[in-house]
Amino acid sequence: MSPPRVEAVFAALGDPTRRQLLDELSREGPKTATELAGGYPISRQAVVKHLNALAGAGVLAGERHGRDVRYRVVAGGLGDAAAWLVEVGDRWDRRLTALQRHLGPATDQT
Amino acid sequence: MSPPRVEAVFAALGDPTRRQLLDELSREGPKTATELAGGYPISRQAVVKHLNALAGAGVLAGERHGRDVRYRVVAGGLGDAAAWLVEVGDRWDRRLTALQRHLGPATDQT
DNA sequence: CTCTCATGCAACTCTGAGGTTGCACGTTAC
DNA sequence: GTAACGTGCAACCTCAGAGTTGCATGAGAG
Repeated sequence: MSPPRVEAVFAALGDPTRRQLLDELSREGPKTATELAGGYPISRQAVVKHLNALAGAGVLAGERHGRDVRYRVVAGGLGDAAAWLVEVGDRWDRRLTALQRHLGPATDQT
Repeated sequence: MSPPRVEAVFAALGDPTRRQLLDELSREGPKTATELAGGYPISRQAVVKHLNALAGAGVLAGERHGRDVRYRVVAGGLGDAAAWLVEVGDRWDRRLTALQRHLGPATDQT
């Protein structure tokens, strides 16, 4: 389950506008596509596409309230992606540590 | 420094091939573009472009060894991006927690 | 009932990133 | 020396996706 989810999340986060949208929603709470669109130099439709992309990745969710749809951040939606980043980073750090230990304490590689 | 760096990192990580390359280098250690290219269904030049993209984001670095260039993971290169993910996630969690506390313990909204 | 406003759907344009091929250059090996 | 191999540069092709516009639909407000 996780692997494909990570794929989608990174693909979604690859676009600057989508990261801004996610950031805005995370700090100001749920908003509608029309409200969000006001803050960007692009059309509402473009914003909707981005929101759908984020929703498809499981990072956002939209709930209908009568005539408008309110988008909110999904708790834990970024977890897998964050875990992947940390894992890759740590894996490399372990390699470095192991290498340094192997070479002995006299190494001062940058 | 961090903000633009995060931009570049996410842009770089947006591509599946680049994540695979990064993953492979993190787990198997430094390799040359030609070596890496062998494991992918694309040309060496394409791989080089991806490596340059990752290097530009500060996630990889290439060092020349005579006639070939060996690419390695840069320690801490993913740090800012990971921090951003965690921050956005936490920020939202805090909002949720605050909201729940504000509404009192008797809330059972779906 | 009617008007308004936000959403949903679809067709369309166009830029850019991923990919390729071809060749020149420098380094290693023989 | 020369041959072989890896890299670097540049021109080129192609297509996904970011963006647009226009219109139909449905829910609220008067």
